[in-house]
Amino acid sequence: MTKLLKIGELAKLSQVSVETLRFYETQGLLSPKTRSDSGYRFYSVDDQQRLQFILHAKKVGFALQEIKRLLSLKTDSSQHTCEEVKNYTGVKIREVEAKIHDLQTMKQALDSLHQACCGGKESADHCTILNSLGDPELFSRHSSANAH
Amino acid sequence: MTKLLKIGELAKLSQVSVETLRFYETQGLLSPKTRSDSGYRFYSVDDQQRLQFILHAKKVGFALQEIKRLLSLKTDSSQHTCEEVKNYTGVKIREVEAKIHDLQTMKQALDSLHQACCGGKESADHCTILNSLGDPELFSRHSSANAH
DNA sequence: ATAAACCCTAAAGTCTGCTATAGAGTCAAG
DNA sequence: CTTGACTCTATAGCAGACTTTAGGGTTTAT
Repeated sequence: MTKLLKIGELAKLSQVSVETLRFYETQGLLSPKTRSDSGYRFYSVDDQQRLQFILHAKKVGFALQEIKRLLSLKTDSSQHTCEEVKNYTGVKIREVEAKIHDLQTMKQALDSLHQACCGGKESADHCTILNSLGDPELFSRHSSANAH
Repeated sequence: MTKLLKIGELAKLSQVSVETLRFYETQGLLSPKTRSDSGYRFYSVDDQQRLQFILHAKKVGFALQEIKRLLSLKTDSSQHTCEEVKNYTGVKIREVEAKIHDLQTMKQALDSLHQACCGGKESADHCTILNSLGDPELFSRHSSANAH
């Protein structure tokens, strides 16, 4: 019997537009727990958490359809065999690991840039490590095919 | 005097289409080092590395315009003040850290799913940890506004 | 009891990031 | 010296992820 949220309330809390929420519903990503007699959407705390997952996954580069599939592992578990789940999660784990690796590399480049930079008003070409972003060694390995 | 690559060669090596490379040029992301008299594009090893950076950044959810800006720190260093660079990199570092955090959380959820799952032919609702993806604790903190 | 604020659907429009098409020039191999 | 693979520009088209518009109900605060 916890509080249910109207679409505008959820939107505000989650920093998305109400239109986006309605759009996600058409895409089968997030449906409100219930509707009022007049058709108003009411979202539960679970719905809110599901939305957080969607937003975080999106932020790190997953497409909505991918996210839908990730979520379906939870939602429709009886529809999948263990074998399927094992294979799919295995693939996704490697994908996530590659993304983490790329981000760590990028962070290093940004860190060295940030530290080398005096932060003053003068032109940034005195920051000799600006080239850190272009270091040949940085991203040279594991140029895996893009899963798209 | 190292080898220069024609567009088709770079495309094949980098696993993108030639059209994508021409498109990136129109967007100011990647221009070939030189052109032949007849207009053929010729890409250097530096260009190739720049492309790798673009592709990796894209994979982890940066928009092309963001990537352009990241690259401009390197390319047009004399156009930026140290102050600017310091501020911008500071922001981006925090953004990257948040992405890494999200991915690590996601990896944990996928890992527990993967391990709990027997991998057999039976229905996956026997994998009781399927709920790991929906753990309330997972993404509940740091619901930062999306930088868009 | 009425106006402001909020919600609904349906459909069209927008922006990003490509992808495809058309028409033509270039280049390497036989 | 021609044929087939490759390249060029310019333009149109497309998929994904929203956003806006139009027209109309619902709630709630005064």
